[in-house]
Amino acid sequence: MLTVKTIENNRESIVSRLKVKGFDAEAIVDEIIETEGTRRKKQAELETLFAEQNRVAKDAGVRIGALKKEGKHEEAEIVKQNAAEESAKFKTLSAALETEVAQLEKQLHDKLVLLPNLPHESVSAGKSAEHNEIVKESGTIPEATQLPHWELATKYGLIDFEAGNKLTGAGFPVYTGKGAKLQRALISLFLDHNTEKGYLEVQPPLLINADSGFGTGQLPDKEGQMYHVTDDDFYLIPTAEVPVTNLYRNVIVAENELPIKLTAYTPCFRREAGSYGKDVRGLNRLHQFDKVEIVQITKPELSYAALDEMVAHVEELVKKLGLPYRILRLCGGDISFHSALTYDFEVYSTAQERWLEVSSVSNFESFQSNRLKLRYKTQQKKTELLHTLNGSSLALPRIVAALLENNQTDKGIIIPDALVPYTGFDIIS
RNA sequence: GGAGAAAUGGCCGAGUGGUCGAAGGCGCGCGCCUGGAAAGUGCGUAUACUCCAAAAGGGUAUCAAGGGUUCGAAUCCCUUUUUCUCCGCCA
Repeated sequence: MLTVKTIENNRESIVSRLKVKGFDAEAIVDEIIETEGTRRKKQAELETLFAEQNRVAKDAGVRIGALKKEGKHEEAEIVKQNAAEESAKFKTLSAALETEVAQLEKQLHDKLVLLPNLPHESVSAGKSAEHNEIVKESGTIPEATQLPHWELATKYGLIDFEAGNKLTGAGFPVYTGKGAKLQRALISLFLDHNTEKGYLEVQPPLLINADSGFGTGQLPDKEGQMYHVTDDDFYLIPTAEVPVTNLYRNVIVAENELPIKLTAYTPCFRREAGSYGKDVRGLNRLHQFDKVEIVQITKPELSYAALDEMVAHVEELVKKLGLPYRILRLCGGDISFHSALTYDFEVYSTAQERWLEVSSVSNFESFQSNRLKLRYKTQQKKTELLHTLNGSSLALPRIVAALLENNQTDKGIIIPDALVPYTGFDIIS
């Protein structure tokens, strides 16, 4: 959510920059500025009213006190009655104004949440995924025409898709044997890699409340994409980003604690309504999957350096696994509502002959922290919004898909060296 | 789940109807003192919004949250939430 101040002070540039995201902000920005003007005026009126009321009460109080001391109880009673009448008048006026202000605030809020984050200047105006810029491509792509991972998973007894269908439904696979062990190994490898680089490991709840959903932007924007436990009004987390970032909701961080670097492994739950076809085959798109996430909270002026650092960090991890990968800078049409700049990592899936997204690293600037009320105190004792960033490091299913497909040999599936200490085996056969 | 107690600033803690955004202490910041430090000592030390060109200085709100009583609420009443203690249940 952009701050009202930002909108007021940068009307023109906001409208033009949001065009990069294909968003026509002109009307809504004007409405926000107008509503805010009215709100402020009404708020000032209301506060003046309160000030008068406070003064009346104070004066009356002083007089009542004095009169009572002198034993003039009847006179005190008269003062009391006068004050009561005045107070009643104020209350009628202020009640009306309060309703008005509350309505204006709601209107303002409803409009503010419609505005996407401003894209970084390096974000191009492309309309869809084809227009993303390939920043880097690395690794050798093996020969094609081998078994897809869903066949390999069945062949080696790694994943039981049918059992998942029975227990829950499509998109909830059951990992078995070396398949299950591989999951655990990947999670450990990823977490170790992250903690070695100074990320603090946390284990958050998997259900969150609506306030948390709002803080990171899943609510109200992506309401339908989360599983909702209606009896308790909880949501299953779609990513660890939500609980981990929300640790800092309503927090004023001490400057010396920055930057904050956190990592968490969690299962992720996504309804993915409307997905179908080859995109969802096997491990390509699941309702429940495992992911290790990294989150950083930094001072505004350092957030892009942090983004670069996170991209480099994720790249190391992909390299450790020996998978061919590429890094994309998302264009305006493909970047998310909340992000200012996003880099996607994709690994090549040999049998499917296509790239699979395995990580998305984003700088949200102050878009989340404004919702979260996540701030720090500057040297000048000003409180200022911080910047939040996060990235997958990494999401498991498509990594597994690529590992299985790319590393298959006549003898079996070769486990990358970096992973062997965690799996305890170097081949799946 | 049942019974009871509690919730005050960064922390501890005082405050049962008025001049209380809140004593006192700790911590922290800036001084003084000192050769340097400790001790001592002086001053300062919440957040949001808002008025003012800015600063200085005002205004409003906030003592878990929401509502109520009252001329006036940290203080009284109601609801909710959370925490603690005891009992029950339980991995």
